Amino acid sequence: MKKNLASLITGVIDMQLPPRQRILAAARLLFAEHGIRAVGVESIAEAAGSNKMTLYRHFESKDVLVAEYLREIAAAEEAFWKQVAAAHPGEPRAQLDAWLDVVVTGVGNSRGCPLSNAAVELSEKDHPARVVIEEQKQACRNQILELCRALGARHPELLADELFLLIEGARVSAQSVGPLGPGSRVKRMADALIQAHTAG
Amino acid sequence: MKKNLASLITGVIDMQLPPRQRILAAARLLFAEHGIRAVGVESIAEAAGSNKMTLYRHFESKDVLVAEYLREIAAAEEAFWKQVAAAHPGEPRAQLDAWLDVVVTGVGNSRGCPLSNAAVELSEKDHPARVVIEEQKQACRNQILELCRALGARHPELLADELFLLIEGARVSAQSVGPLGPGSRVKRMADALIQAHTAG
DNA sequence: TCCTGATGTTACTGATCGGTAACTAAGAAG
DNA sequence: CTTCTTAGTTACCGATCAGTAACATCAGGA
Repeated sequence: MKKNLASLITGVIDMQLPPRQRILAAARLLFAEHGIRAVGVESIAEAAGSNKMTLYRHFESKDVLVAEYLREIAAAEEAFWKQVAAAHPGEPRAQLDAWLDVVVTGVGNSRGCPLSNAAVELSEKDHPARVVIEEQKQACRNQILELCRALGARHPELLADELFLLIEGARVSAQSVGPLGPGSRVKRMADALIQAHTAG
Repeated sequence: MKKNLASLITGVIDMQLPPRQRILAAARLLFAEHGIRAVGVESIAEAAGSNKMTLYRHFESKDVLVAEYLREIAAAEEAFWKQVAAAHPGEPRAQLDAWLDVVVTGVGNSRGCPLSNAAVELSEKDHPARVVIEEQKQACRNQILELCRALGARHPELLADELFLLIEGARVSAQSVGPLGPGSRVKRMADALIQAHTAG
């Protein structure tokens, strides 16, 4: 069963890439779909068209592979914000909307935020992934806060936290009440929150 | 190491209780602290001052033990709402506040919502716990919605979803950004949301 | 051509997992 | 005292896990 899933995924991965990148790509797909603790290193190596030995030549343990996997996601997020800022310079509302659009789209078909999920799965307080998670979440909140300030919100910290928690809640609750639940109305709620903080 | 944790917890459990209840109590403590997948049935039995055989005489598998554990939590939630309704009859705002108080207090020292965490940890779509999780989350949202209606909110569904997602976000983000993050300002945010939906 | 380094392959370790069999201890009921 | 039920004990099963050793392959560079 796991072999089937792994080989199905293998087709999605570019075999011309060096093994380290293939392994990270496989980890991304498998961790996102099944969770971190549910996926063994062997499945990852196999899905990457590689093997356990090569995996351990590039990552000293599963834990640091997990941390690296999350670091890649955090980097992608950061890149996304930069791209959005470049696409809508000086337009904080448009930047926020672009972010909300992406998140709302993701809520429907994904299994929530990989960072938040990892924080739930990895209860060990000294896991190397925890620092990555905390940094990314802080960075995300700061990004939103900055946009809320640029927006001229009356209480930018409060609005930023409201938006941040709204999104965090939408992504986690998609897994418990389904993507058709409250998460599907996030955009309208966010609009209302921003409106309440900036109107008149 | 696990033995130490288990025996420390053993002291908290009333050994006069029948084994089934002791096992559920131990499961509650261990699952909440370390997560479901991180805790083996043997640790649970041991922490309950019992053993694996007795555990399997009362629960046909770990999965149904998990489901039962979550069902207990859902029942406690339901009981809480009833108690709150009895304490503040005809006062929806007071009932909401009582709920918010309890949740906010819990955000500080807990590892988030056990139901939501379970939904993250148990990626199998047919896990017996999933139906329990969905039902409880639906019930919670309906409860909030009912109170928002009684409150005379202009858009009760929207306000209910905002509050629901706010709480879900606060509980999950406490594990990634710490309890001092946005979660600590939930009460103020909720006040603002309710105000925006009921003022003038 | 030879050498070197990165890969792939196979097989293994030791630990832990969920789950079970067989037996014993204890208490309540008749 | 006997009987029946429940609980505890020990030992085990097969599977899977993270991680490693030893060896084969194959590229590219000198």
